Amino acid sequence: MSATAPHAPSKLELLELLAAIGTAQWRDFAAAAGRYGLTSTQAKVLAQLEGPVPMRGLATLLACDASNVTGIVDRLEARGLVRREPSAADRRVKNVVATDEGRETIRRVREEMQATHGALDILDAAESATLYALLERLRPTMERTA
Amino acid sequence: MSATAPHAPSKLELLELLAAIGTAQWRDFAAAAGRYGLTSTQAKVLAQLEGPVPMRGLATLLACDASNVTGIVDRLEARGLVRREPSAADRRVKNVVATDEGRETIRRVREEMQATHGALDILDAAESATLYALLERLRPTMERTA
DNA sequence: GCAGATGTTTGATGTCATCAAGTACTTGGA
DNA sequence: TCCAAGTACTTGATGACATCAAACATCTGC
Repeated sequence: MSATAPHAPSKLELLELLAAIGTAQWRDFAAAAGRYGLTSTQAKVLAQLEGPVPMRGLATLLACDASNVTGIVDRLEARGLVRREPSAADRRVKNVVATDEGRETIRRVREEMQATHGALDILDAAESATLYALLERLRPTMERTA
Repeated sequence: MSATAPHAPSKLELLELLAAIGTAQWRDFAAAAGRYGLTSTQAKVLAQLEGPVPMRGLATLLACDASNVTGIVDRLEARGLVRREPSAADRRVKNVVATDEGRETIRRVREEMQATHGALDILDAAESATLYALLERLRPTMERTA
């Protein structure tokens, strides 16, 4: 192997590296959320709320049982980070909306993921673009099959 | 933007893509573990056991309280996937070792992460090597800062 | 307009996570 | 030597997360 040729990784090596990166990023996220008194699950929910999302939609996004979402949203609502709004179109549905405080909180959590920010700063523009393009290609299969 | 030039991603876009991939991989892992009646935490512990690891070491690897590990290992041990062995060097320490059945189980779990395997199959050897090299560079900062 | 499907909540139960306290052992000096 | 301080593990209390089953309101299609 020459000094400049990249290491040719086995699939298993690549899988483990991907897992390690994923784990580290999750820890970074959980730690940042913790500084605002949020569990990682609560922060994850907050991160989904660009717009109004029905309870059922949250359960699908989180890949968990709908009854689970009730308690999580209860706790977020009790802290004023989230609001339940009845849907105009379907009276069974309750849409969950982030409050201003909720939006601000999740913005800060993302901002404070220093391990992740620091790591991404290592790459130059071309490398970032390459990484982005490669991950973009993995994404559809990862998300569809799972 | 030309048709062949890769999209130049903002840091936030890259961060979100990385999070999406990480989430999908975790779901894939949890689903595979579930098929063997394991929670994702139990599977994660099993995945750490290449050799003997003291309880305390597991707590460090999982970034959780040591008292938490007691219960997780209790349940794995009750199912015969893991064994506690007293350390010869330090009688306070109990080393956790995967049994043959435990090793076989985690091997199958990894094998059955079809979303991840399927996604990685999309890349050719050169692309895999590029991705590996890029992630390798991110890794130290991600893990050290977190 | 009724039967079946869907959205949400409640209640029971099990796992994961923390902290505080207790026991057993090791270690570094006085 | 022997004791104080530290470390490894467990137990018990408590809260968050996860599932399932069941109840209830509402929607949909026939």
